[in-house]
Amino acid sequence: MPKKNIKKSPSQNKKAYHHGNLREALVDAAIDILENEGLKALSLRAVARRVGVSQTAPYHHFKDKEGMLAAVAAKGFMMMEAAQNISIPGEENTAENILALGRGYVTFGLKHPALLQLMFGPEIPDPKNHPELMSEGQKSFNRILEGVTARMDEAGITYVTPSIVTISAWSMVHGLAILLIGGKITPEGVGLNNEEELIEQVANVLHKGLT
Amino acid sequence: MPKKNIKKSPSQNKKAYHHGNLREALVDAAIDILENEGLKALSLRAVARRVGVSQTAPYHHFKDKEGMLAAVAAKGFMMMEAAQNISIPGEENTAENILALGRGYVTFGLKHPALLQLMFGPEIPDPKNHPELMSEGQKSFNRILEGVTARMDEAGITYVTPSIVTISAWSMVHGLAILLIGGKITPEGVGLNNEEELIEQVANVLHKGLT
DNA sequence: GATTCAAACTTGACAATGTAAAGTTGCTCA
DNA sequence: TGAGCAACTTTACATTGTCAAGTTTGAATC
Repeated sequence: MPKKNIKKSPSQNKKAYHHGNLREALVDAAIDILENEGLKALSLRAVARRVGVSQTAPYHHFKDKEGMLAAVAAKGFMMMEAAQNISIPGEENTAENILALGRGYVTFGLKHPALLQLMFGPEIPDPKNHPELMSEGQKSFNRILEGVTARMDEAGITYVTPSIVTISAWSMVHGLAILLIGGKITPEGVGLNNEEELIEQVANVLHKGLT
Repeated sequence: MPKKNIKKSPSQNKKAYHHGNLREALVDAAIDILENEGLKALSLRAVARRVGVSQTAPYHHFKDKEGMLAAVAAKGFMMMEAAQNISIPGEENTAENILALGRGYVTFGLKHPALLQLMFGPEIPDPKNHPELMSEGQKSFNRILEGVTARMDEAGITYVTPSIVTISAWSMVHGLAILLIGGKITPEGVGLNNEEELIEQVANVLHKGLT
């Protein structure tokens, strides 16, 4: 066995798996493939290949392909949160806060279309089987709920509960993102020049409802 | 060739393919599989098997699997239109008309979750490649636009264009359907007993915005 | 330090899938 | 009648998800 003595120190070895970071590396590689080559190219084997492990290595970190997709979706929620935190620079205006959240949501969707679709799509038929994914989704809801509640208190709106308004708002921004991604609507189709203008106009409708 | 004389009249023969109905039969079978066994089970071969033709027969009617899925999605739009026509029995109240349209949309989504997800999901990465699908989506938009325009005229709303309101409304009902289907929100989660109640409450928010 | 043992990973295999290539069947019209 | 074209079949192959059976390795125990 001549190769035996080629010893790699684990610290030098870029791929120091075996304890620790393979799972994360797989998820990152999966997102990369998803965003650059599309859902069809996102196979377990392609992910393993990209990371440089055997085709069955992922099975030690995910139950099956769906398990991996769920992990990817969960990471998608985290990425969205991170993106939204950037877009709310400690504002105090509650109405503006909500609108910024909504804009951030749609903008994120346009920047990561395949990821957003995966997060809500049929590739993960029953999210209840994936606790991490569920809890990230819940966090997303709560983030919106917080802003909406503050705004409703401030504006003295009582004809509906904050939960209902939150659902309405989330529905709207999510729907808008998906319709744009899917090409069902376009800015040009309604006489606008770009997505930002469209987002702004729809945000106005939402805003009007919160006044 | 002994079988030769077993002559089947095309009209009697249930499977009188060879001119005519194979394409439609394939789409129907695909929807059946999609709704009863899920997206994962929806393979070209499974569809062909169910219809009783060879595995490559579908290629004479669809460019590839994506082509077939696009046809399924297009049919989904048609089914939705049919379902909505039922739910609007010649009403004259324009506001109620729109709400009925919205209710119909969400209800359809809950009845056909996998189909709705396919219609907007990443399995058809670029709908522009599928004219039939695009045109059905356009019809869907126009149907909402019609109702919204009438309502806005009636209510004298001018601070936004009907197109923007249509997009907002479509976004909202679509988002709501998808969030419900994906289990991201539940009626119980906001203290309601069933989907209908939730739909009604969200419809109220929408209605308020159109007053 | 040697031993042991579970966790992390690999090798090899198999059935199912999407799809290309080449052939066959059978309407339809000249 | 027969010629041609569209509808379908057969065969084949690379790729995929996943299972079963190893092998490696890092750390805990003696």
